[in-house]
Amino acid sequence: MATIKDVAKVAGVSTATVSYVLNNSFPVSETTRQRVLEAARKLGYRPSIIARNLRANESRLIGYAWHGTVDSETNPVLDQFIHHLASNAEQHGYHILTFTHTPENALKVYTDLIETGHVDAFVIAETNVNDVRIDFLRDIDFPFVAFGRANPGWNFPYVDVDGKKGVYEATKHLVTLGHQRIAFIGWPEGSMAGDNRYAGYCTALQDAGLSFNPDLVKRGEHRTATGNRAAHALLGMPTGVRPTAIAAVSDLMAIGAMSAIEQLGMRAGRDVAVVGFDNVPLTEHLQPPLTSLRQPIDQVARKLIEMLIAVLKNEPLAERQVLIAPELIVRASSGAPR
Amino acid sequence: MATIKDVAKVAGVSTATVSYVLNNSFPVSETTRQRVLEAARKLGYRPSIIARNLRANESRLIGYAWHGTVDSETNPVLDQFIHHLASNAEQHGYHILTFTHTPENALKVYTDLIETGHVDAFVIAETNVNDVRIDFLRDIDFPFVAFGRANPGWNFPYVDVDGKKGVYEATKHLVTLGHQRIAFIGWPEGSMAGDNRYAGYCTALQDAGLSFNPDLVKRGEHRTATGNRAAHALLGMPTGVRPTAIAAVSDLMAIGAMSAIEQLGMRAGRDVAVVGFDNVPLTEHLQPPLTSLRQPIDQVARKLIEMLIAVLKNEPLAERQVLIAPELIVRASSGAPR
DNA sequence: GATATCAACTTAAACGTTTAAGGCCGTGCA
DNA sequence: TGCACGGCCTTAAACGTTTAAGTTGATATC
Repeated sequence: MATIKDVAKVAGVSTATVSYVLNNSFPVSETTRQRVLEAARKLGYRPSIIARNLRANESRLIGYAWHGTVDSETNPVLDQFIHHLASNAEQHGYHILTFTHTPENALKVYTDLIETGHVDAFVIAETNVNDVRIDFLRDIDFPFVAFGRANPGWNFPYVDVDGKKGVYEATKHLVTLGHQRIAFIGWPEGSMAGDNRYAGYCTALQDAGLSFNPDLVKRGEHRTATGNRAAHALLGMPTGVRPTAIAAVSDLMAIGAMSAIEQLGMRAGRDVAVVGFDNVPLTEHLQPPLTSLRQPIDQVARKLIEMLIAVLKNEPLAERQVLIAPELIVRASSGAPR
Repeated sequence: MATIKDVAKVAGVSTATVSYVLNNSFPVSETTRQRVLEAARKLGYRPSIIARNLRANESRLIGYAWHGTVDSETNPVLDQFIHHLASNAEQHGYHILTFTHTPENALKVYTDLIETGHVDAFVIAETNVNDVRIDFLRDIDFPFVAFGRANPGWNFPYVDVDGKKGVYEATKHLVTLGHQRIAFIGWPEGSMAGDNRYAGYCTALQDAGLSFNPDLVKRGEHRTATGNRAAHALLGMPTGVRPTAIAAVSDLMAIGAMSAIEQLGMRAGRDVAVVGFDNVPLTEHLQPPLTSLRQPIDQVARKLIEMLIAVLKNEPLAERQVLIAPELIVRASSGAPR
């Protein structure tokens, strides 16, 4: 690999001049400029990123932690997210450095990456209330942005998908179709996203003048089996009480509910309406296809990177806290008007 | 951030001694060793990765290109793959640097990353015959390993999942269940993985003494709609000719076929047996759950990283070309013996 | 007692950039 | 003629490590 010294020698100038020409950072006469350019071209010179980084004291790398454990049901939304993250970062001369950590050693891993100079910033996903990572990074004032919110009092840059609004729209959609008894299958209370989505359900019922029935709310962890059990419980209720529609906090749980409906000899979209959340890749190919809420992940990633670049340049942020509404995608599982 | 000079000053020694202590690379008396360690601890010293990299002329980063375009149906298998890749690489002191490129500028992007010293090696996925990336990296002798094969004559380190063996097992499974007319839904001829899987189908038929019927083979690009169309064509054949089982080259196409079966008023696993390939996350929650072939992605990633580390150390490779058999996971879609 | 040997440490160069500071030369002006 | 100024270029330091080579002083060897 040719270095800047080689180029300088061939062009008959100093390394400083070469650097000035290549970075347009200082006036150079046209004739020497051409000589330098020619020499660089001839030698196939490429500046060493590492040397440049050492000098500038930066890595131009953005850290992103892989979500959850490797073997669990993967999260297609986050998979798309990091993909978009990477392509947006590149447009600003940054790359994504992925890393893993356990819930226990999270802070140690973040600290290591910072102190050794591995990364210039982080993108945090799967945030939660009292998120230690956010607390920590805020505390030491290290650049980061988050996909998701945390404590309302914490003022940090984030972009989030408005789960409340999404489920509100989905529930309203069910109301419009004529449903009076709408159930909700959710996650245990206490999760940021889960509580938000649940709030959308409640508000929609209220706005529609429908009474809230706690028996129609079932909760459990984020698995298909949970959705299945919940739907069995709901549909086992006596006619006249039994819900005619189910809003699920996620596609995974909606799919479990759809299985239950099948198992009970009914059909989603005809006997019971079902809506999910996330619009995971296969939902449109289910039988029946699942009505869901698409998270505009591309927008989220783009906005986040824009914000992060501004943070890294110490520029003021036009928007520090962004909420983007998901898009309701109506398919057969929510059925026709009754 | 404290530097090695600060530590040296506090410990009252030279930077060289500090380095020797920290890297155990040169004998140092126990008393100075302790002084240095104490000073480093007190200052919270962490060596700068970038400075170290400049000195060693390496980046300790492994490049991995994001598959396909961002918005297409994502490939869950590759999403899992990169996740495992990251966690295995970390155990050897490397990180994954993700990047994107179009089919057109692939070589330019790879060249850039190499010449600027961004990465020390690559992991290539979605390989194919006459793969320009492999051809290029072989040519310039830059370290890499591949998930997937290419030209038989090319001697480069790879790990692949044995698609032929997998589909062979799946087809044999259908034969064992009593099926005589087994169809195959595949990709267009000419793709590495597709042709291999097809070969497994053919060999299994042969070994079972079943005659090969070209009418029972339908091909098209990797989409659910293709599987759907193919199944419609197959099941529209007259009874007595019509296949009783379908082996699909991928889950996506199998899912399309299952939809077709539903649309025709039949049921997969009862009227027609279906098997897929990949065991994508939701297959087990379909109605009926889909019989599929699980790719042991964790093993693939681990082996690949092991091989790559050996390549980077210029150590001879114990195994240069590894084939791993996928695991048949039998579910309801392939039905009971008839 | 001179010399060789060795352990333990230091010096200083090197990795490949960027950039502040300084030098040189020609021009314009008094 | 002398001086200030500006354009263009060079010098050299700096970023934070690692490590080959050199230095020192003590001990062993004859």
